[in-house]
Amino acid sequence: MDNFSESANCYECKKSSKYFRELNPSELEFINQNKTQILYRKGETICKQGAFASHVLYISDGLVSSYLESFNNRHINLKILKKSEFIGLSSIYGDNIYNYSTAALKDSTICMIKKDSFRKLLTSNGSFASEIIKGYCENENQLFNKILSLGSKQMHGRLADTLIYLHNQYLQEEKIFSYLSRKDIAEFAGLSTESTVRLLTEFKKDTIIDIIGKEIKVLNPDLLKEISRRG
Amino acid sequence: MDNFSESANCYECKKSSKYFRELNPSELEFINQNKTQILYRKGETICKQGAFASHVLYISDGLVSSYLESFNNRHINLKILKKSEFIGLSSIYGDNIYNYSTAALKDSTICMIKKDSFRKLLTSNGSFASEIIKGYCENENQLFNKILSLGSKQMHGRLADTLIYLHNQYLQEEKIFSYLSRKDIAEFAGLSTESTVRLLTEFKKDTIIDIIGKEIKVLNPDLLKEISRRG
DNA sequence: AAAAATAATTGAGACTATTCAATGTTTCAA
DNA sequence: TTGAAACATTGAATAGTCTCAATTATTTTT
Repeated sequence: MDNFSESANCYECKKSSKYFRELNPSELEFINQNKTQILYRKGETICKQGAFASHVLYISDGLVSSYLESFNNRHINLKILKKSEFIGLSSIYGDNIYNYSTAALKDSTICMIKKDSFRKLLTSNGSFASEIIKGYCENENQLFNKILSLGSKQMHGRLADTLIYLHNQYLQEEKIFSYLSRKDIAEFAGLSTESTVRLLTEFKKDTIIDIIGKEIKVLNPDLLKEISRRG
Repeated sequence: MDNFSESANCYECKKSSKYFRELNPSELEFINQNKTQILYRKGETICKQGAFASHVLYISDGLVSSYLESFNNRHINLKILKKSEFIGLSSIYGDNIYNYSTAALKDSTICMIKKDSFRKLLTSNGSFASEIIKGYCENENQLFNKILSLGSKQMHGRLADTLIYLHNQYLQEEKIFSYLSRKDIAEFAGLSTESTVRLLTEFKKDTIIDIIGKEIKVLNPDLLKEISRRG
């Protein structure tokens, strides 16, 4: 196992994370003492829906996809997580299990922070807690979008939603499409892979998007939004 | 307008709410001074998705349904809220708007609490804040279920999920079905009303449920769960 | 560089779910 | 108590989506 990196420390993360920014030096040191850093290889499962959640996970570096698994072995992709985002926050106070699975889209360095340690910080540092709650709220909003998309739209609208999501600046910086298969895109939209391929071709024919290898460029974002709106 | 009730006070709510239980007398009095109580009639909209959210709402008494509205004027029902639950919590730190709509299923008494007042309590009282966060987490979990249901199951599975949800003890106490139309049930499952009716008839024929007027009784919960699992 | 494995694409047919229209039922107010 | 309105049910036609199988392209391994 060369998976454990040589003692990385949390001071680095203070720079990049809006959450860690709220921590003072002694709090940072506290977290530093109570974490383990692990390197996950592309494709590996980082946490598994239903598994016991003893730690909160922090993406120190990498690209991670989060998804829900159903009994009939289908996946619904929730979102792509980047550097300096948390995984499994809601297991702190809620159920003691991960409510979703995550997998590395590329090699990713993950810090595992003990839940009690994390909870201690939350109670001792109000502005840290506020930042975390803010994160919850934004997240909830995205889940509502997802519900609306899956529950009230048909193929075109759902794929439009997916493309709009994947095309946000934040993900484009990472060349996100180079890490996603057609199946991945389909699992965002809640469609079969074949339907997704057919629709993408159709969108391309209508010059809404352009497809260059894995990369998908949006040529007509307004029309895409219109398709999303129409459902 | 006889909508404003004669100064009800928060001490009553301390008994029934797991949240208010965490507040001390002066905090209760503080909230009491910063709230307005309003009676909503059956069918009235209590808060509207997209509207400016200046208050956190608390269901002092009644029965409320929360739902998402899409552009193409479809509704997706999220959950039924009862006495002593909050509406619009996530507008405290997140967006300044309601992320979903709510409507009274029967006459309901709602307390409107100013957001800043509520926020003050959150920062001053850690265990109150923890209870609220806990609420978030449970809620999130339900949203995941919804996403999985809408995104990975077909009609039978989705309706099974809906019936399972509506049959929890907590809602049965309220004779929930007497307040729900077929359309309401359909909007929980993300189906058309007609498909819902057809499926209910089918479930009845298979003695999975019994239908007596508006009331729906579950005769075979295990089979219902199996249908849910199969998707 | 060839072979093997994986991913993307396409078409046809089967299945799923909705819409529209017609009819029956319940509720509620005048 | 009757009529109007809202709700529930049913059937038929249509539209939407998936599955399966075959083919082509790409990536990975040897």
